[in-house]
Amino acid sequence: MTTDAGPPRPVTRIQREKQEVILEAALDVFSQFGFRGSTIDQIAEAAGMSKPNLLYYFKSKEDIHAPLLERILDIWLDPLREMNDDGDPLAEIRSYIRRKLEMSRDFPRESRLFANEMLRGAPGFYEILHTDLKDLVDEKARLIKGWMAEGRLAVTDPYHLIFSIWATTQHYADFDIQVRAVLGPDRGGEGRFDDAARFLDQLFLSGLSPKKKA
Amino acid sequence: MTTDAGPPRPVTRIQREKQEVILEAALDVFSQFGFRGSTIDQIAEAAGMSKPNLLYYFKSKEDIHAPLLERILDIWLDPLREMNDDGDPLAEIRSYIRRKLEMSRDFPRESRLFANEMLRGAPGFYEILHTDLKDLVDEKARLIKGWMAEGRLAVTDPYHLIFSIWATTQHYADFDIQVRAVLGPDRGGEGRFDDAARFLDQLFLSGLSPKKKA
DNA sequence: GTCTATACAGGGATAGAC
DNA sequence: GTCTATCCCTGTATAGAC
Repeated sequence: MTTDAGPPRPVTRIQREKQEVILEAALDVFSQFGFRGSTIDQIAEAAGMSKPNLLYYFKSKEDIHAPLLERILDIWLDPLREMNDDGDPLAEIRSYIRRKLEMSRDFPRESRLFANEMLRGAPGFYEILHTDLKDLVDEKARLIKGWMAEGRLAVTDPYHLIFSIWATTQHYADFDIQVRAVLGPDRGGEGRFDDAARFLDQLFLSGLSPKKKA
Repeated sequence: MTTDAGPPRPVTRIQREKQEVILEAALDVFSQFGFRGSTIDQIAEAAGMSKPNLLYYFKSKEDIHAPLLERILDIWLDPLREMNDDGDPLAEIRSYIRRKLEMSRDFPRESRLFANEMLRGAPGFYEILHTDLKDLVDEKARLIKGWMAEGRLAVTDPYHLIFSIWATTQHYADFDIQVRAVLGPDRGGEGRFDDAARFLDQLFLSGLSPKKKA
């Protein structure tokens, strides 16, 4: 335990736990109202502590928001990273869709926080999108293009394919309120994710099955 | 011209024009930061007038926001209303996708304002979603189901089909910054909408073409 | 570590001069 | 109609007692 002469970062276990409580509460608030629309009071109340107490652990609003964003992009891209050349292309795509849909089901607040950032133009975040994200998507687009060249996948635009997978899966988190309003109480329950999974399987797999050359 | 003894609403032409300037500026701001994250100062500056002057035309922030939202839902659902039994089912679906994609291209701020409302749970808007929107979607879902029953369309879930069309088309407005960051300057220009149109045609039309019964 | 108190800027809205 | 000035509440952040 070397706590002496270290950087000003707190490191004790209890501090980490408090920080987690705050980040958890902040995720609730930021994901609904975005950075500017959220207040420290809201977060403090959601975290069950006073505002000055919260500011003892994070010295500014920005300092709470930034680590959430960082963490999220990482979690978010994990399913895409896992797509590789191991198995059948259609199975890989299907598996990717499944994982993304599960993330919308299990981490809707993360999805909405990310969406909020995109809506305001991702200030101070664009560089990461333009480098890390772009590199990853470029890599996977090449992989998909390879599959298409080999005749194992219908030929189409791999970038827009990836966009459409993002869009359709994240829709169930970001527009959850609309989805449930339209489906109603009967079909809008937890089963909506199973219905979505079935639909997306059909849409993408029949759309991507390689065409027989007559 | 009966302007006497009317309700307190201003009605002169110049007033309407000023109101339009304000609404236009407010759309810019609200679509980026959402209702709570936007300030009247921002809107006033974007509209090129002072804050008190703006508040002479709209007596509160909410009074600027509400008509924007109303107007948008109407515009937004117009393409869906136009889908009918006149032509070929696949052509109708294709036409709907086109129109929605054009709206993302031509009215991205409207799309983002709507998305911002969804993200915060659509307070005071849920009723409309649950009634007007649901009714319209129910109606169109029945239409689509009819086509499927007649064997003119592959059998699938019409609700999730509509969701997926919304999601994929609106993505190009709501996540525009991400789309352009990933595509880069070469493919991220205006041509991205044409590429998207081609891709979505292929995805949905091959996914929805009726299966021959062997 | 947590609290009360508070400084100070930002933001919604109004008063009243012009 | 438009402005300056202002009110008052909210919100970020800090000081300092406990």
